[in-house]
Amino acid sequence: MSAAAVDKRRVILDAAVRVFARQGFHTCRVSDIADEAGVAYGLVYHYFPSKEAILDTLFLERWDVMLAAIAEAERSDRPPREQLRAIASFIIESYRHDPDLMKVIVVEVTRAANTFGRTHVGKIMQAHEAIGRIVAQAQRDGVFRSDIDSAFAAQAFYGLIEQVLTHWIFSGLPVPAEEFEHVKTEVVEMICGGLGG
Amino acid sequence: MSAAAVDKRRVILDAAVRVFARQGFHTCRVSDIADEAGVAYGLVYHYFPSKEAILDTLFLERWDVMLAAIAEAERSDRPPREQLRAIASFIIESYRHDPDLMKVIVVEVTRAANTFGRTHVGKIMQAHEAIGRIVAQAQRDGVFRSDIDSAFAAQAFYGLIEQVLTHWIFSGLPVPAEEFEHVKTEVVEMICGGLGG
Amino acid sequence: MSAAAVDKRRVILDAAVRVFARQGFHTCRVSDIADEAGVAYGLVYHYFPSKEAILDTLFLERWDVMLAAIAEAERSDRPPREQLRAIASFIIESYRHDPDLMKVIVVEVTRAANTFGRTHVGKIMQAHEAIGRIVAQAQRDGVFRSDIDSAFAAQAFYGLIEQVLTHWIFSGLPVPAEEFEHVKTEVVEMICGGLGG
Amino acid sequence: MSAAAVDKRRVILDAAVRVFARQGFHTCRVSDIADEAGVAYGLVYHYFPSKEAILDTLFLERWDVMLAAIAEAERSDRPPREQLRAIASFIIESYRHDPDLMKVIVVEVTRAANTFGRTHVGKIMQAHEAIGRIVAQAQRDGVFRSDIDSAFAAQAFYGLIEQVLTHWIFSGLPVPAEEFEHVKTEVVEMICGGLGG
DNA sequence: CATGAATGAGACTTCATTCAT
DNA sequence: TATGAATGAAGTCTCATTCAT
Repeated sequence: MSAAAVDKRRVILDAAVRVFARQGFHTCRVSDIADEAGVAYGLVYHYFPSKEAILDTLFLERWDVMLAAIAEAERSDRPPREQLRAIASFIIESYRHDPDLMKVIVVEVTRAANTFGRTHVGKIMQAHEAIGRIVAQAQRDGVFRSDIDSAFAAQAFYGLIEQVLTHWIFSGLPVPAEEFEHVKTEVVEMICGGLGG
Repeated sequence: MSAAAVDKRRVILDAAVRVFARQGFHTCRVSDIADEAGVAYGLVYHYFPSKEAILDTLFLERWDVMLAAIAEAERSDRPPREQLRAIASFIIESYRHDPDLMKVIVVEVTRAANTFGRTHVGKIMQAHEAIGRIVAQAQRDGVFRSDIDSAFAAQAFYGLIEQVLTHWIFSGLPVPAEEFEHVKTEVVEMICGGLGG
Repeated sequence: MSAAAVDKRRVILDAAVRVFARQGFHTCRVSDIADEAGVAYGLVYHYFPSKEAILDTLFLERWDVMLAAIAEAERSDRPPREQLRAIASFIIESYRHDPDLMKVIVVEVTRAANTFGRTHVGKIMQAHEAIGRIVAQAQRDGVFRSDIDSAFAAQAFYGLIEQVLTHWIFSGLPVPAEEFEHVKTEVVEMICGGLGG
Repeated sequence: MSAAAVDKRRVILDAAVRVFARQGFHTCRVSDIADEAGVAYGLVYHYFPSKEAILDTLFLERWDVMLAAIAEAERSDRPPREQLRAIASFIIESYRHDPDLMKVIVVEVTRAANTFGRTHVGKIMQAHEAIGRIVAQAQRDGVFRSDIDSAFAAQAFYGLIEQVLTHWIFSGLPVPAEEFEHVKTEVVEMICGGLGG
């Protein structure tokens, strides 16, 4: 109970992130998580009712933080371009800080339309909707063009970022530090400025 | 052996599409595919060495058609905006024609970084690269702005389309006919024109 | 498919009888049944959805035969004393013919008020009720005394037989052939004649 | 250590009665008992070496009281019919006073030929034997007929009472007060007088 | 080609018991 | 005494794959 005592629940969650990222949710075993965490098999079930609940917990913990970040960007009265940049920046920093966790969230949840994506579709949509509201407001303010549906624009924005993360995930390589900053700029430039032509 | 005889291999593949789309690759059983196809359990193994091979076949069949379509767009000497529209149109028409198949490809392969995505990463990248070459050529021709990396632009383009498909997939509803056409236009408009701001 | 082919489902059921009788339902493992039957583990689940379903099947198979025998006794127009003797005889012969099966039915089902007894209470009651009807009819006919509740008399009759079986089961020894016949007589004598006093 | 202090061991035993009665010995968990008792998980193991030991304790506590009651009936010089009635009365009153405890003893021990019944078969038989001695003595005194084996008569007597309890247990309903008295009479009437016919 | 019974490794989950505090 | 986290063996069930017919 001392402050120094390790929080085994946290240890298990962190181990699960590494294992899910490395092997994937469906391909790993609960014993892999226990081994990675350095705890006994049964302790995983002392803290979580099932393997699925571990992934749910990881997703919800992080996604709620992201929803808060998006909400904060939405509330701020900065120009819409900077609001979008703040969101892109938050997601990309999340990846920089813990690529395994973001890999798990993207690969095992937000893109898993048959399993966890379906479970958490409401939460996922909340993010899209908030982004869409930022776009819609900018359209009403005459800052963004109005002939593109705001929900569609939100899909473009979020889809681009997720594709970037997917690219990094597939590469399997550490991302150079400067690329993170560069991509933030390019995301906004792409969405707001377009390619021309 | 007669020409009129049903091609059981094809029947199995088509059944697998429906089953994978409905239940997901990891959650369905080989017997589900056999049942859906109306064939005996063991016959699946007469035509395919494993459950994975069925998905591989489905993916490669369709992806090669798509690579050909992209190559054709690349070869044509139409303006880059129209080349991109042709590609977007092809993918969206693919979904319109067989949403289950596209769902399987997107959900179970191109977004499955731990399993089939890894297996087919080379094929997947070929599409991105071809799109990137179209962008790069347009940049050399001065049609597209050059301060955005062509590979990044390709991610934006492909990521947007995949996000649109994902949205349709998650919705679980049939897409209104007019939306298909509308989206083709919006994709190109979004990528080329941007939102402004 | 030939007539000579062993019916593996039957083999598994028969093996389960021996294993349940020897080790008890809760204490045996499905693998024990498979081993006893000489089949692979998974085959048990090819024929039965669960371990419980095996016991259910064994019980229902036998109990339905017994209900038929009781119904036949009830339908006959022999004196009630002989009707009761026919029923006692049938149950005791069932034990003589396959003591393991009767042990399983008595120990794991009809006396298991928290598990299978509850599941099959309806079927079990059908037997008691049929016996009660025989007694009630005899009371209406003035053959049996009427100041004892017919349902209570049925409990006495069935409870006595089950107690005899339980005694044999607990003893763990083979029952001498002559004891079977003797007991049939004593059961009826006890129920109809009483001890006196 | 004060006299007013609750006896936690007793609290655990009483809780175990309720849990065993409700869920059955095999289907309940030790933590269920701890929860029902309102004590910590590990405390159960402070007082009892195992889950089985709890049931053993419950059974032996009560069964020894019953053996004493039977012995007292046996020692008394009342007519055998009244001796039997005293025993029936004791068992039925035991059920009236604590139906959960009697349910546990009957269902989990005296009828569990593969598990606890086997463990306690000696104790169980002592009861049957004592009843048999009462019958045998009555036969020697010429009060009971002698052509029925005394051990068999004991089985009939005890089997009838246990069947009545089983019936009440299966019904799951509270037993009307007058039924207790009525049954005591009917048991003796049935065993001594029989149905006639 | 076609069938579906047969195989058995493997995974999740449960839970009695131990033990550090 | 009292707590409840920690342990890990054991068991049920699943299902991809094989194979005899």
